[in-house]
Amino acid sequence: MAKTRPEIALDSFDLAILKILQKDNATPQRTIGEAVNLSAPAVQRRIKRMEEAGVIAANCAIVDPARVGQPITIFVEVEVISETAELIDAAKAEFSAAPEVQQCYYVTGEADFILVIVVATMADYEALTRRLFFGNNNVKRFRTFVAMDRVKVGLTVPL
Amino acid sequence: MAKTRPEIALDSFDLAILKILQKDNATPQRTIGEAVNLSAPAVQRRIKRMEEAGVIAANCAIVDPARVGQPITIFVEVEVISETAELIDAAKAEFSAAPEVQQCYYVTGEADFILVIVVATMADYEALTRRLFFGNNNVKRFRTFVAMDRVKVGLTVPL
DNA sequence: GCCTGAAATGCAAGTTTGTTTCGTGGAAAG
DNA sequence: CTTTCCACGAAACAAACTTGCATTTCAGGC
Repeated sequence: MAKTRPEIALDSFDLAILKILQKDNATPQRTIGEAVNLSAPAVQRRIKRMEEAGVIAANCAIVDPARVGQPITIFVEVEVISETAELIDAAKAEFSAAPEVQQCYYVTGEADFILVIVVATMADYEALTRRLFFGNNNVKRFRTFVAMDRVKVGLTVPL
Repeated sequence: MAKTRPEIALDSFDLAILKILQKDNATPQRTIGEAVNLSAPAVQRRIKRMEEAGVIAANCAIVDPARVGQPITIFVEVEVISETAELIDAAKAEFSAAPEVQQCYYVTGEADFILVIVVATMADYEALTRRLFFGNNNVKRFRTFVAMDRVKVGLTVPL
């Protein structure tokens, strides 16, 4: 499943570089170099190393959902009936496959899954619940939270 | 606060470009051009336009938290006592200010806020709860969900 | 204390990519 | 039918990335 990635040690240079790339990965290497006191090639080699090691999982553009006609963000807590490994894996696969599901976590606590969903209209969400939850025999119950304000959104890791 | 951004219309070219950039914004413009049947300069102009319009909110590297010593992801549902505008804004500001708080949403439903938190250890989380929740008079109660598996994580918007 | 080797660095050259310029063509308005 | 306005593509240009190489640094062994 997940690729076997070598464990690598990160020094303070790497962390400083990551910190910059997390905010803006279009920053020229030369600029990064000046900020961390390293030459551009050194920065480039470190970035490549971290990408290969999986420290940098992806480089992507963050799209504002509201600007592309998907203004509704919804959280869902899902509780399942049976927690056998097969059924859990099946649920993971099904939730992951839905493009509207932006994030899916398998969690401990009063729920089993937490989903973050992005849709254009509540009707779309309703249709999705039929497909994902009512159409799934293993879903015991789910609770919906509609986001009124995306106060802080990102995948930034504290460094 | 948020900049006044012009509303812009997106055609199928723009959407196709966004779809690619959401997966990998290091894709050369020439390559994108071939994929969508447009020249590199045309792609470049469209990207710039979407960045200025806020459709593309950011370009950033996604860091794997586990690889940088922050293996624990936690969801928290926070319920507040008083929902006056001032107190809500104060809570938003306080939650946003914490670097461990990756995401913060103000929601309807049985909770008022949902937070996504990334920490290195449970002790760190415990310390954070003292600071953010027990140290805040307006927090009535909070519920914690610890992620066992980050099944699907991203900010990809369905297009 | 000195030597050695692995690893990382900086510089400079070469290559790819991003950016600007400019002339053209097509669609909407007059 | 003509004009205007955009957006486009081709090519020239500038900037950034990438590679090769000699040098430095540092840890471990002699």
